Amino acid sequence: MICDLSAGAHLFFPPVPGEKSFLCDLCGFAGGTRHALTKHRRQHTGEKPFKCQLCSFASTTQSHLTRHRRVHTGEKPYHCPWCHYRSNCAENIRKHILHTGKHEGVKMYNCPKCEYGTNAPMDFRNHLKELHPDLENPDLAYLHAGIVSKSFECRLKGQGATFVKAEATFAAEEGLAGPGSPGRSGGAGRAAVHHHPGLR
DNA sequence: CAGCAGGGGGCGC
DNA sequence: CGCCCCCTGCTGA
Ligand SMILES: [Zn+2]
Ligand SMILES: [Zn+2]
Ligand SMILES: [Zn+2]
Ligand SMILES: [Zn+2]
Repeated sequence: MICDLSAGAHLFFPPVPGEKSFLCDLCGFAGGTRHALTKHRRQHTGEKPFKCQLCSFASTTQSHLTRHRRVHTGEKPYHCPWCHYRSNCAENIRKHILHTGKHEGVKMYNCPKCEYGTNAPMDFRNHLKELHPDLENPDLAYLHAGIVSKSFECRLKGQGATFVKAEATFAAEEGLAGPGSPGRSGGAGRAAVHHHPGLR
């Protein structure tokens, strides 16, 4: 729908690095790499090679199948660092920390140039674009909150903070008490904890 | 809110 | 290319 590339010109990709030159001729999807386009093409072909043995679920990637299988096994390898909430997939932990108000003191997206902190990725991206136009890579900076928390250990990427199971004192409290660790705030990875994260 | 699935992207082999 | 991570939408209690 973008342009009429069906004439055959799309067969020859111009050597433009940095541009999303891999276009899907069916829906106009622009992928940055050929691998992304290959995975995207699977959606149009309906190719779902990974099937669940216990139900009729089928997925295009094994990662999603592995995630789905936990709903049958009941395995909950992910857990919230600040409460006893556990889940079978990391996305629930993400929602639990980011979108809910249960741990209001926790801000997963913290601006490296000011004291702004939020839990909404879009708000953080808008903050970088509007209030810090000098930053030229807000599209990349707003990504990667680093929520993935495995069963025993929960690491917050980009931050030195490491959360261990049944750990009473969090390393992130250092970010509150002693913010003298500017560190490499190259993104949104570091979490800031204000007030009491677990007590509300 | 919690649970679950869909889809894009990055990285290392 | 396989694997993992990240963000989002939908649904039901
Ligand atoms: Zn397409
Ligand atoms: Zn199943
Ligand atoms: Zn929690
Ligand atoms: Zn800022």
